[in-house]
Amino acid sequence: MFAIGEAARRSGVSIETIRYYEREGIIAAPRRSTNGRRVFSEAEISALRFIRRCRDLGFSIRDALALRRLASDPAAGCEKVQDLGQRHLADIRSRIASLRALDEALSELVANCAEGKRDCPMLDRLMSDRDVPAP
Amino acid sequence: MFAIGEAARRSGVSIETIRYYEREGIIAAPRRSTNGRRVFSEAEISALRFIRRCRDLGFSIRDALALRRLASDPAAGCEKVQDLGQRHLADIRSRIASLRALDEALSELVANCAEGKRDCPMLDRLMSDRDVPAP
DNA sequence: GTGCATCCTGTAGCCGCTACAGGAGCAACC
DNA sequence: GGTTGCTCCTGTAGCGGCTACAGGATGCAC
Repeated sequence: MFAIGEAARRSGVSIETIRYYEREGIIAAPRRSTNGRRVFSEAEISALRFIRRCRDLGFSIRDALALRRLASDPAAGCEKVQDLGQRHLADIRSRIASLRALDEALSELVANCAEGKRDCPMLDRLMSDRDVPAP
Repeated sequence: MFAIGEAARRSGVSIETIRYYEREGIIAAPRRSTNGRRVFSEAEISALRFIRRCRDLGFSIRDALALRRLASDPAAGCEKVQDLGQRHLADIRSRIASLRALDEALSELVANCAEGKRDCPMLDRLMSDRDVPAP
């Protein structure tokens, strides 16, 4: 059995975040020692690690909880996990696409900026009356 | 002179967001008509549009304000704008890189999941005692 | 006068933490 | 017995940038 600091070290979830998870009902409240301090079992530390791994993969807390439910359900098959993963993957890819579009737009603006220029093309674009039409 | 709804339409910033910007001091409070309604000038609408364009490019509000200051300072050269743009570009690229790493990791996990599999490789990985070492 | 659109203020919620303030308990060392 | 230093506790506020109401006033067209 482990104190919160040790649980944090072992799970990779910070102390403050563990308390936050408990407050929000994301993990079950661990039992307390006689002096009122939280005491964590191996299983509870594994649960924290599970959530951290989901978060590291970019899953929301809600998705992490769904995955945990699937993990603990012996009847659940791989498909639902795969489905959740694929949805998330699609989301990541759309975010990459948006960022790439941003990268492209911004690269062009920055490239046209040069030292000592009187008119800044980037500011001109930002201040223009009309939006630039989509390419 | 325009009511807030018209200002929203012309600037591309929603009514609620315009009020939020005013509350937060991001824009100056516009003058009011006799019945207490906000009245926006062309210049104020341009200011809103400027901020929206910055936001569309992914700049923070703080950066947007810095850019506005640079835009209104006749002594300021292009370099500072370029510098801000380049910093932001670096940030975007590092976010892309993180998302790509996520994409790669998640793709592999999802690919190994197949219908009807008894053990789910993704859940196995999430529940493992030890972290997967970096490649 | 009636309906609808538009406007107002104020407040709460989103997500997932993070950062305190202010205090208690416990072990080790002088 | 005192002091230092570490860990723990509760509770609350803040981050960014909105968004979404509730509950009410005003204005305009028919």
